[in-house]
Order: sequence, then C-alpha cells, then structure tokens
Amino acid sequence: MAVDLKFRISSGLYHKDPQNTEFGQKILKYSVLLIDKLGFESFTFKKLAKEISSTETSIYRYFENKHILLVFLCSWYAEWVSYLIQINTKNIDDAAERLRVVLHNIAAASTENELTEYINENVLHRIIVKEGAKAYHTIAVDKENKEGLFLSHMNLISIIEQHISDVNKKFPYKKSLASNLYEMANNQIYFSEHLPGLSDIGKKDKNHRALEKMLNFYTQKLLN
Amino acid sequence: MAVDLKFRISSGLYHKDPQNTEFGQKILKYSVLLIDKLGFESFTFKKLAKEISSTETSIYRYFENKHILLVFLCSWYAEWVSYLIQINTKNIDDAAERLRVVLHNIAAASTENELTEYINENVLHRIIVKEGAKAYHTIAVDKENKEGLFLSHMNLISIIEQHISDVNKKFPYKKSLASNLYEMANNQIYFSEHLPGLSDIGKKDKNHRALEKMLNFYTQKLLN
DNA sequence: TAATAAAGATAGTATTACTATACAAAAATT
DNA sequence: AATTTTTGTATAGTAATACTATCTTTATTA
Repeated sequence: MAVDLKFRISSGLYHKDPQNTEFGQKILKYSVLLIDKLGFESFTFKKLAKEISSTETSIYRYFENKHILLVFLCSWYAEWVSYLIQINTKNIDDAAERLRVVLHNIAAASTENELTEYINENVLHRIIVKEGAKAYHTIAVDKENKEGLFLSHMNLISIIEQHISDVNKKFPYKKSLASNLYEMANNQIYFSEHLPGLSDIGKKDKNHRALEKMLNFYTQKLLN
Repeated sequence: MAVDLKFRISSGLYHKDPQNTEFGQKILKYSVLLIDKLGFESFTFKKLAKEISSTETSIYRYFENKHILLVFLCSWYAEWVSYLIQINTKNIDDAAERLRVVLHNIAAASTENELTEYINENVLHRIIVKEGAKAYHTIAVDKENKEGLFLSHMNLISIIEQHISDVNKKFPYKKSLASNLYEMANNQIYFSEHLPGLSDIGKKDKNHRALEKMLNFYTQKLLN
C-alpha cells in the first residue's frame, strides 16, 4: 500500500514545498523520470514543463533552478534511507547486526517496496548513483552548506557513523568510513554497470547482493 | 627544472593533440586555471578564448566541447600519476612499501614538484578532486567508454590493483579496492575542505599527510 | 614559389536559463 | 456573500551558451 510519506527538507531547497501540493508532487515524479531518461545535463525545466503539460514559470514557482531541484531530490533520498534504517534497526539489539542492516539499506535501498505515490524510489536511486555527486561538487558548496542545504545528507552519514561507533567505539575514522561506505556503495553500483574494469561486482549478479557482501567484508575487516 | 613531458592520450579526446603545439599547450594551461577559478559549469570556451586572446573557433579546432576537454584533463592527470607511481616504485623490492608509495602518490600527488611547463599539476589536482567525477557521470558513458576515452583512468586503477595484488594475491576485491582508494583519496580531500562533517581529516592539518595515514591504515587492515 | 596547414575574424542559429508582467480560477478569510 | 490571497497559466523578452559555417590572414614546408 502506498502511503504518502513526506519528509522535512531544508526550506532553502524550495520556494514552496512540492510535497504538499498535487502539482508539486507531479514535478517531483516527472523530474525523477526525466532526469533518469535524459541525464541531468540535458534535463531542462522547459522539457519537464512540456512533459507535464505545464509551463516553465510554474516550475520556477517551486524550485529556483535545476541544481536546487537535484539537491532536493538527493535530500529526499537521504531522508528516505534514514527512515528505512531507523525502522529496520529499531528492534535489533546486536550492534553488528544493526550495521549489517544499515549496509543493506544503503546498498539495496532500491529493492524496497515503493513507499510513496509521487516518487519512484527505484528510479530515484539510479539518479543518486549517477548524478548524486554533482549536487555538492559545485562552485557554491561552501555557501550552500552554510545555508544548510546538505543537512539531510549529513544527517544520514552521521546515522551510519553512530552505528559504526556502536560496533567499535575506538575506530579512529568513523566519519570517513561512514561517508566512504555510502560513496562506495553508489560508485561500485555505477562501475559494475558502466565501467566494469573498476569493480569486482559483476554486472550479471543481482549486484546489490554482491555489493552488500563486499561492504560487510570491508566493515568486518576494518572494525575488528 | 621543467621538462616538457607529453603523455599518450586517447585520440578520441582531441581533434589535434594539444600537447604538440604552443597554442594547444596554452589552451591546456589556461583551461586548468579557468576551470579552477569558475567551476566547470560556468567555464566556457568563449571565456577561455578571451583569457588567451583567441577565439572560440580556434579552441574548437582542438576539442569537440568542454566535456571532452575535461575528460582529456582527467586522462592527463591519470597518466601523470601513473608515471609518478612507476618511477617512484621502480627500485623498491618490498611490495608493502611499494603500495605505500602508491598511496602517497594518489593522496599527495599535488605536493610533487611541477614537471611540466604547460600544466600546473597542483591546480589540476584540485580540479580532479572537485570535477573529476563529472567526466564519467554522463549520459554517454557507455559510448565513450567503448571509444576508449577512459583508458588512462582504467590503466591507473589497474596499476594500483597490481600493487594490491603484490601485497595480497588472495584479496577478493582487488579492483574495487583500487578504485575505492582512488575515489576515497579525492573525496576525503574534498570533504575535509568543504563538508567537514563527512571526514575525520582535519582542514587545518597538512591534510594529505593525515589522508595518507588513513589510506595506509585501511589497506593494512584490509590486506592482512 | 606554390601549396598546405594553422589560427583569426566575423556572423549566425537554436537552445538554455532565466525574469517580468498580466490574468484567471480556486481557496481561504472576513 | 464579498473580497483577498494563493496557485497556476500564458506570453514575451533577454543575455548567455554551445555550437557551425565561411572566409581571410599568417606561417610552414615541399
């Protein structure tokens, strides 16, 4: 059953929260599909407007520009994964087992059931893998970071960090391991599909299974 | 002493090899400086042309578009690091020690002496850290990969892989570790400067030293 | 000296990334 | 019930981008 889940996302990322209106949700839904189809560089508000039989002006009422929309989508994704981690680790006492759940959720989030009507999480995950890094590799990072535009992402990483800490309090690089596990998960999925020479994860495997196994191998070696 | 080192770079990345002409070298030199200054998105051939008192047309004689120029610069960087690794590991018998040299070269390449007249390697490294991922996160990856546009990068990763293998032949994720060490090096430098919540590497440290230490810690834990 | 290549000059075009303004319908408020 | 506000539409316009085409000048080389 699709529930209309909404997440709290930095108000700097929209003029009006798209999660709250039908039209806003339509923007989200079709921007995900269109970015996936065209790639972020070729995606424009004009094309999106055409897709949803609306106008550029209307979309600009919600988002300052397409870069901000991308950051919004990345934040939504981070909130969604944080949410999954929270509900899936809630009743687990063993820290090592909780961390395994965390790794499952960052590696295979897209295999979860669809939760929302207005975002195809599976396709969104593909966008995060392909375009996610562009959200913060921008000339204005420092300014945008100061404005809190990356808080959802930061928060996700600090949740991962906490679970790492629960397994091994004395590990000297908790933050770096947390961010690296997340980046590695996304990169290795991308490499396995597009640049197989850069990964041991095969294209043909249900690759999230192999990836998950690898992430577990890494963390076990590092934390013990 | 600056030597005019030239690298063999996939011919799909230029119309005419910029390393071979004075004008081509000027394009390389100032594109590096201008991308660093403006960020890749705001960088244009028109602005570059103005900077070097030339014309867009002339630059298009060398590069199909700015994306291809970026891939060229990333390839040049990969060739350069490969070269550094090669000369710096040549006379070392101990595999573990060689791997340490490899990690030094991917973490702190920018602290090397300048080798070439026409590229400021220090600034180029900053570009790789900030913009490098954009080179292959594009809608045309598969096509470009088939055309061999990423061969220099692939080759660098397989050199790293070989050194990993020399330390522990049985390690099950050599390719993934190789690509991850490289990505991690770049990302953690970026995070330490712009998104410190994502890294344990401090901004104030000579951060390549701390990074190098972390990469060594990782590989030791993983390979032993 | 003639031929060829390299770079410059100029012009043009479709698309992008917006901004401005005016308007109509629907929703909320008084 | 009247009126204000919010929400989305329609249209137009602009500077910049990402090129392409063509022609001329300058330098190299055969």
